Amino acid sequence: MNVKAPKGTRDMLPSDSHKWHAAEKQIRQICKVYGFNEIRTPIFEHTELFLRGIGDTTDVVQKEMYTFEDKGNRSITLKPEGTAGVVRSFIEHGMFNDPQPTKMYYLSTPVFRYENPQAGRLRQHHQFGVEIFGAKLPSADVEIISMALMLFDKLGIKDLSLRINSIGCPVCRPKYQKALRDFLQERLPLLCGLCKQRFETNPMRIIDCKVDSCKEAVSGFPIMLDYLCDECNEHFESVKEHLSAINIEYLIDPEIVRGLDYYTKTVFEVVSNAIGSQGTVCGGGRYDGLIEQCGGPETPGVGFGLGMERLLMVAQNQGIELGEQSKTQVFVGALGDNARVEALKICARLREGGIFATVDHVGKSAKAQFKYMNKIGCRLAIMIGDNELESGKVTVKDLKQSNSKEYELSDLLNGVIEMLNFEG
RNA sequence: GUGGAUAUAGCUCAGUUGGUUAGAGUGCCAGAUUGUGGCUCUGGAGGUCGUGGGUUCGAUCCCCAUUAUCCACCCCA
Repeated sequence: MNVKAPKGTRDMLPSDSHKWHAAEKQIRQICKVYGFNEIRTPIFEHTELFLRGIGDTTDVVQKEMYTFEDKGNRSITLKPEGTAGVVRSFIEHGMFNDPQPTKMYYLSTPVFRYENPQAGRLRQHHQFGVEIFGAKLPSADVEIISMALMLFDKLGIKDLSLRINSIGCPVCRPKYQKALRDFLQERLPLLCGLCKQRFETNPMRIIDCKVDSCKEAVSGFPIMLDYLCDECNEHFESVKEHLSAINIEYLIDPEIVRGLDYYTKTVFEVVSNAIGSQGTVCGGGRYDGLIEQCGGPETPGVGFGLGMERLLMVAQNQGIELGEQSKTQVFVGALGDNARVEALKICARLREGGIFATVDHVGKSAKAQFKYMNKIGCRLAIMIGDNELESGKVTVKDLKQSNSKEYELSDLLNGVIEMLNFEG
């Protein structure tokens, strides 16, 4: 029996869950004030959805999808990203008939890509993402960017940079790609093998190549921003103006290309340098053709995906404590079986009153039970034994203050609440 | 898919130039007044030395393969 989790997967352990909960709580609060409602779509979809949505020449689709045939001979794929499923649901349920725009988010949804794991990269990771459908104006682009930044700000995460770019639309991108190919044509012999392939498939990737000889060969390459059509150019200018208007700093990074085919116009990334080479914590942009591409009516879209593991990693590396583990407030110890029944009853009463109470299920000695309370950081101790069973009175000991008080069983809940409130 | 490093107790790591029963710290369990914690002391449990082959009288150690982990490329969140 192999008891290791599959390569590139991770357990969320009980000792870490409070961090996720804290981040998720903050995220839900932000979504609420921005007017986004949660959507949950299946973990798997028909493979075709991703082929059409993400683009069948992308790395994600070509070599990273978890695809299998189910028992009904359907080709099924585990979500490699969050947007396609939301788009499918939007179309299927005719949400385009609702008053537009439609604003949705998904939270801690697992996504799967067959990649080689490294720092900040897993085969199963979890994303928070938002989508706005039916909003063509640049203010929508800026709204989602500001959401992401608000999240980082509220969590106390610092030293991030926002990078934006525009990759045009089906009108202007072909013109740019032609210009880029013309430029690269004579430098082709200087490029690495991979880039020679890219020349045919996706020349925009060449300008992103990390090989030194390629970097040198393409210096002075034409950039997309110079080839934007009037509409795209106007949109990009407007995005920048809106960002400035709400005091969001940004860098224009012509190298942001994004690996999913559906993007148009605005693309952006929020990058940290604190978590290794996979520094993109949040990435997104506009995808005005996607919904139509998937069979819906012509509807603009804009959104982002944010990696929960990377988010938590950045927080961790910046020494930010996200939430805290809730600790037992009252431990009701017992000596003997009769006492344990009584302890259970007391515990039930305390829990009814909203107190986090715990009983001993191990049959430890009194001493061991106290040691245990100390280890788990419990605040108040009650020990039930023969004396208590006879007298009907119980002593509550404050383990921080090292003092104790005696209560009648009927007064116990109030007494406990009073003691818990004392000094916080 | 490619490359580099690593793999010994739950965790962090020693170690054996190849030689009988593999260690420490920490954590876990118990005891030091058979009803009272934190400090201290004592004891205990816990390891097929990642897996499979090879070399050898003998391998945790050397060699090969394999798997996993970490990091990087690629790509992405």
